[in-house]
Amino acid sequence: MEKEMQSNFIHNIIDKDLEEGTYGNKVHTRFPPEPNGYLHIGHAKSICLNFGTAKKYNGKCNLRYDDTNPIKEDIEYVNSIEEDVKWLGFKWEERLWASDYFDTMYEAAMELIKKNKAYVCQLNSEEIKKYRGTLKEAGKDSPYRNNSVDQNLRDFEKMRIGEYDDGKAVLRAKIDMSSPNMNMRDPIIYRVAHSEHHNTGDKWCIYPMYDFAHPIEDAIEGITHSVCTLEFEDHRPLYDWVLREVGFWPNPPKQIEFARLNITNTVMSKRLLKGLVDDGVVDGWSDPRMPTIAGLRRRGYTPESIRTFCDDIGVAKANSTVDIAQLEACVRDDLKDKVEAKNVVTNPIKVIITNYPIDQIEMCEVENNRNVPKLGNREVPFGRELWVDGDDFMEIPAKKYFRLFPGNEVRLKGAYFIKCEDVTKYQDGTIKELLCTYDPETKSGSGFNGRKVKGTIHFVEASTAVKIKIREYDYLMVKNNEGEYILNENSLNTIDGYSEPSIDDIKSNERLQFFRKGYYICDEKSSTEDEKVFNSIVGLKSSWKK
RNA sequence: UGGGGUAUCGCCAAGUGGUAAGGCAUUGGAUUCUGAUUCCAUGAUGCGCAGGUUCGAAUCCUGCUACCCUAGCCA
Repeated sequence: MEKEMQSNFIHNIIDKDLEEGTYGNKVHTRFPPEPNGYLHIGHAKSICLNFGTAKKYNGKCNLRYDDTNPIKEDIEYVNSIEEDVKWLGFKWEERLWASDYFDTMYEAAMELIKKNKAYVCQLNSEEIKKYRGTLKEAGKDSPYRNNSVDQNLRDFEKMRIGEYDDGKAVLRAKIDMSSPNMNMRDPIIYRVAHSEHHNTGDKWCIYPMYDFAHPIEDAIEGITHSVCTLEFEDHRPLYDWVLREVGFWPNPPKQIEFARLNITNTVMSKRLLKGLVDDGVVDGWSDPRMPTIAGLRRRGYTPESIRTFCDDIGVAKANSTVDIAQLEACVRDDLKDKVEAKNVVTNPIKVIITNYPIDQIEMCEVENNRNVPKLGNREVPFGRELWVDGDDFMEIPAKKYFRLFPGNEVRLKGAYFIKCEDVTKYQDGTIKELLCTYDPETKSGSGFNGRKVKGTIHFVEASTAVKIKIREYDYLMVKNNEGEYILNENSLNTIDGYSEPSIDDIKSNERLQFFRKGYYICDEKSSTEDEKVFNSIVGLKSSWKK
């Protein structure tokens, strides 16, 4: 069955906690997305980590929406999030909303005020910024910092009942304005936002900030190990401060940070991805060019391949950028022995078998994958007119090129030897068709061994071929010389291709079909539900070029 | 260094004082009716740099260097 998750430094921490009995024998993690966009491959890493870790230790993992900012969130995303997590193969212990804890958070805030550990500050945002100081200079105390507890209680109540407009007052933790850690310079823990919340409606017009809410959410749910990304390292002292002051101490959840995923030539910023969607550059979040889980799914990635990828790349604290080839290797590896091959040609070149009867079609048996007998054979039609792949013909052959070229004979996979006798061209000099002859003696399976041929290429019979609209999949965005991400024009090119007729899904489906050399083509339905992702044998060849 | 992190093969990454795992990529070779698949082989006297401790250091100490994060009423 599935092999156990590779262990990482987080597991070492958990092992130690288990040994020392910090949380008894309990391991409880959580995956806390903010519902403000679709999940992408970077989230997949977090999902695999959190759910995988829980599974490894027979613990639990919650799916929790971090919906503390009604202005930025949209409930329309929750369905996609749940679908993606399920599709990846994980089950959550509970599906929860941070907003369900608003009461508790409010009480916690009141408690801080009463302990004189929080105060209402009416500086405006610019003033607050100014008072905060800089990285190298200490900040200075807000004039509201020493207001009495009673005054703060009254002001906070005024915030709560809506007497302040947005931005006119905030609740701040009273910590240390001269702390070298900016997060500890009296961080804002509650702000006013007269905005309806999808869950709590208009009950609140004050909402907790992440730094205040998150530790409380974790503590309420009994999370033991709260895994997040590196940029929150500086927030950990605040995370711990909240837990301590609010009374979730000792044995508070432990925040552990790891490096977020970067992949070469792949944009992982939600902001940029959302921009592409909003600007109509792509067909929504599930456009196959997107690095979203939905996009990968539609592109033909399997959940297994993504899980394997996440496990293979490991978890560490060093910033790194994984080569996209590593992801691709995972799909190929997963697909190769569970998927039927399909002949697909791109940049098609017409081949006429001049000595083959007009209007005759015969069926040829082709082995899907000799190393995977269970995939069996399939039948492909052969006739007088064929398409072969543009890469399989060179008018002037390169060195060591042993595919088709004038005067050369090759085997058509599953069919006959053919020899290129002539090349006809259009007026503009481009190739019209290759005039070839076939040798009836050489049919596959006939046992012919009169002579050998160095190359074998694949083909698609022209009269039964299905023209498929595929877009060459390249990476949607690449970095230019200035290090900025720009749209890669190639990614938007539509190229023509022909395929075996049996790909009904492709034929009947107008959805985008993606094909990248070296991979496979598929569509969402066939790849994910029927598990019939099509390997394009074209793509499996490697280049003969240096 | 204001503070917090990270540095191990081209790219990820194990390693936690005992003499450098694994994956991807690469390059050879074998088999092959797809230059695919499969199989086999392939790489660090070396772990950012310089010193030190030790019988022994990627792992401990000292000092450097590079890169990342951090001054949202975002998460």
